[in-house]
Amino acid sequence: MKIVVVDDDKLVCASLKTIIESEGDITVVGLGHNGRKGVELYNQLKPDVLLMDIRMEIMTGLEAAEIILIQNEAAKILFLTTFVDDEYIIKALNLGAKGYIIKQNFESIVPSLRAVDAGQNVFGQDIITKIPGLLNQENKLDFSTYDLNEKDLEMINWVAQGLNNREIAGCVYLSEGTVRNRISLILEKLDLRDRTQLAIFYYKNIS
Amino acid sequence: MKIVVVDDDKLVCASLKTIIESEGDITVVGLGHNGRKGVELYNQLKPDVLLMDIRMEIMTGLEAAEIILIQNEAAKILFLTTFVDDEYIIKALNLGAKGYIIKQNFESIVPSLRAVDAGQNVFGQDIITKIPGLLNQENKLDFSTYDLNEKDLEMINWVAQGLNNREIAGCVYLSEGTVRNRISLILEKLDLRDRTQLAIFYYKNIS
DNA sequence: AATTCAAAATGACAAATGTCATCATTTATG
DNA sequence: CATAAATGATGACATTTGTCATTTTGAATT
Repeated sequence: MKIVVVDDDKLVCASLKTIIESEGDITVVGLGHNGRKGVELYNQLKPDVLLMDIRMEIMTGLEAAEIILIQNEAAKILFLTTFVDDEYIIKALNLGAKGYIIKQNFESIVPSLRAVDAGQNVFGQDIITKIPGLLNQENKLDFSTYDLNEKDLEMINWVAQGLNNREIAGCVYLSEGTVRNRISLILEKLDLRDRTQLAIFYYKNIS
Repeated sequence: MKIVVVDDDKLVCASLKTIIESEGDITVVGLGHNGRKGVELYNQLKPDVLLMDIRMEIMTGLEAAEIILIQNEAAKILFLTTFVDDEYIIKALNLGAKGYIIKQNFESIVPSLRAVDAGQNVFGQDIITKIPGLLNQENKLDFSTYDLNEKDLEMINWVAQGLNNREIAGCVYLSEGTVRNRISLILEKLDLRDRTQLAIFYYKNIS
């Protein structure tokens, strides 16, 4: 497997090369220190995976990725970052990056490379929790405004995913009737008429 | 690395075991054929990763995962499925599953297991494109994909404002029945089930 | 064990929804 | 003109939904 590593910290680059090549069957065929060089190396070497930092001088990893992906839609780009930044994550995913993991986890890097090479997408746990609209635990509304409790919010979430009462019941381990009653209560609290309006409320005020 | 495999198809189970153990350093320490057995095996064997099918008799993979994750938040569960289903993806992610990949990709399975073991989350490309709220820019709707005409869009708009059929009929000067039929058609075009899902579609892809 | 309280479940009901087959009306297209 | 083709309307039907009154369950407290 051929890898190109791009990171503006030369020490990090060297460490990565060492770690990756210790596997034997993986070779770091190119090293770069900024986005522009990343694009150049990618086109020149066509590695199986491009492992690239986000924040770099001259040209960022995101900019580089955009250029590369326009030219080669199937490019496998795995972003490596020192910290978690919501904005970057979204951009990276929208671009079509195959993953986004935290630099610190040395031992994760090689397995992640392999998974990406195999066609999968890889995200660190920290990243996952930052993806909006995914986890109904994290983000979300101050329920002080309306007096919604945790369970109400969870219920609203299911409705906003488009599930019907039976399906929700299956997810929450309640009977269909109970789900109905709960939603009925929520509708009253929010002065709405039906589940469609509730879903709309979700996308307008929560999510 | 210790793996437990749960799949209701015994042939698949056997194949997986063979594929996984061909690596040498990975052992399949348990095999089960339904969710209940999955829970039992997990608690008994505490594998590094639980590789589990979603659709199974007696107890589904999702139900099993929920139970396991309540008892052991750090459990690493990788779902394996034969097809892509939005609803399941959302559920799986919300539960805290560490991944969701397509069964067909044999060669992806081992790399994915390794990545999950290393603490990462793994998703097949088909899955990623199904995660709502992720791909904002991209499929910001082109009428060509679905063949929606102007009238369809107007109708969708009304639904997304939370009106019921009678109200829409009043606005558009059509009979309530016709409105119903039109919406029915639109639902079919978009492969959705009900007006709530249609409103959700609107806020995710149009608005 | 008895009591109490909240959460969950049930059953009944009207209304709304989604689907379908069919009929009527209008439009265009030969 | 004739005849398709499209559009709207209707009625029938099964399901789902939202509401409400009531019962069951389960856990906590005494």
